[in-house]
Amino acid sequence: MNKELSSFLSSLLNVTIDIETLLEKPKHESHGDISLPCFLLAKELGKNPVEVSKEISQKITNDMPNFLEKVVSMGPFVNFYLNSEQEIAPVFEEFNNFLSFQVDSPQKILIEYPSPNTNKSLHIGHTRNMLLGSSLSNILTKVGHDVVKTNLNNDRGISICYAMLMYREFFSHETPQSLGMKPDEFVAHCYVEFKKACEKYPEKEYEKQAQEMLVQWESNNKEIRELWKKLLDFVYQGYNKTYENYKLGNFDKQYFESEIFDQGKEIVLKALENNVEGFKQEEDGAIYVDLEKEGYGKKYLLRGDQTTLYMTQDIYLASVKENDFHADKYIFVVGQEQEYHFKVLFNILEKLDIADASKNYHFAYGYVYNEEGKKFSSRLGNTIGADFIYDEMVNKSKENLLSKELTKNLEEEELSYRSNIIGFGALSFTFLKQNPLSSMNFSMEQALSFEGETGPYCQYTYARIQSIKRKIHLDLEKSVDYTQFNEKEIKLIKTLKEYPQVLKEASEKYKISSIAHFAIKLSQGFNDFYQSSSILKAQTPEQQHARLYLAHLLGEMLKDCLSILGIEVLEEM
RNA sequence: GGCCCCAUGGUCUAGUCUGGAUAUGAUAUCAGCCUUCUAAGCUGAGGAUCCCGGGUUCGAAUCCCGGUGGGGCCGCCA
Repeated sequence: MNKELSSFLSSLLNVTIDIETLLEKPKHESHGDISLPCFLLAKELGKNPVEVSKEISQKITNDMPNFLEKVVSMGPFVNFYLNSEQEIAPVFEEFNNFLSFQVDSPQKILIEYPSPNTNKSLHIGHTRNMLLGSSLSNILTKVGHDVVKTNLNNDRGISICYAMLMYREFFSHETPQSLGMKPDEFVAHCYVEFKKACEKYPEKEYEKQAQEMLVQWESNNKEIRELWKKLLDFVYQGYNKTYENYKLGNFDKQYFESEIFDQGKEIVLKALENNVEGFKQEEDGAIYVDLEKEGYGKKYLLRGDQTTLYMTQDIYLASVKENDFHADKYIFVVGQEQEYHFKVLFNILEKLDIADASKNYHFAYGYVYNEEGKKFSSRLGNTIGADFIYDEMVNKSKENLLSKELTKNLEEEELSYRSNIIGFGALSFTFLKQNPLSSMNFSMEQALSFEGETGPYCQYTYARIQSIKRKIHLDLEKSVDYTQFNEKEIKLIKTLKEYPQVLKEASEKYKISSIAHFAIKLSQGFNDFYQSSSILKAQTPEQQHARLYLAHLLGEMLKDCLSILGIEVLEEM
């Protein structure tokens, strides 16, 4: 449309400036569909912009092309109002085109999350991680990419030994059931006990014992390995329940630190041998890569005794993933505190020719603080578990349903079905509507409020639409009389047209929040429409059909939008 | 010391990349709207030095420079 208008304007005005680059979409609805700021034109013409604007609108009004409805000069701007029938008809006639956006060249994109440390239960930080990771993978899939989901389990090291030691000392006769805990919480409980036990029984030298255990683990001591396996079984059992709640679906592949932690040595040695830029060796045999030039300092990759470090593992894992999937892009969903680590990693991977730096992307997100803006501390036990938040949200939804006339007598099964969907919708929306990089202060009370810009608000909007559809039959084959729409409705239909652009930007910039904000925009638009334009009591059958059709399309778009956020809709709520 | 991120009504937030008109919404507060398609809704009111100071520009929340406040990272730990 900009093209049509700009070529029309170019033929009208005698200027050298490319008119198309000047045209913009006004921020205010009341300023029309397209506007032309006249400052640069005025400069070229040597006139006052306000006058230029007046002249242009006068000229066009005298000879209006049929794609325009009206032209208004407002100060130094010319505002164009497009012929609204031409604008809205495509939404009804080719709705599917507005329900999707497909990229020109689909890529294989690997996305890795939530990558937990297996000595702890998943906490509120993982909540943010899982919700972001899932919706990121949804939006990329939606626009046509081939998305591969992987998860790295950090399942070895001194931490898990702490838990193993405590289990052997104090809890070997207990089970998660006997203590009434989720299996992963049981292991986390053992882990937390370690610090207390060290203080209480210093004579036992637990720290030393744990170190010995780690050595035994590394030398494949059968008994220790079995203990380790036993605890990890508990952990994964619990994690799977959490993943299920958070609707993570299946991973295409799970990696385990225990299987790769001592690998990667060859890659480093070979790089040194081949004189890869920056790879150097200390006198004691330690190998590092010198990134002084890049501003990252020295990064050690092998200790003097030739054992590997965290970075070495990640280099190795990158090569394994490249080998397994040959992806075009590797996305790591990890907190922003690891930014330095990833910058260095990507740099090294490029040096080693494993992957161009441009193929790797650290999708970083900010820290989740408590209500007062303080850090949650898992050691002090005042952290919020991912399961706990989920349960709270679901319970709150249940309470809400039971407090409402319409739903207070629901069967238990239906009640829990609905409260799961509503609670998880509220939870997802709370996290996804905001900029992932800003740190957030999580307030349970605020999250439990289901009014305003929330998931339940969007779900409620969808349910309202379905309720109307149950009362009046919609014939999708019957054409719509576009003259039935009033100004407000036309505005709403134009909102629907924005969806492909929203999808495009969200997928290119990995900007999940814009999807959430669009869902809000759709919902607000509908609720306003709902209040002012009754469908059931429309004046004529034509008007009723037009309105119902619009409501239907909006509902479908809203459902699609929410599905990207991992939020399901309900027919009734 | 070096580097990174964040800063918009009391609180939360859109817009910043790609400069444009009256800064987007929400929440809380106050005032209205349910025998009317589900009130988890709608309407109205008040509430903002867009962190500060320079600069660029016809025009800056947006771009550049310098500060301030908050958070984070910089290990032969993971």
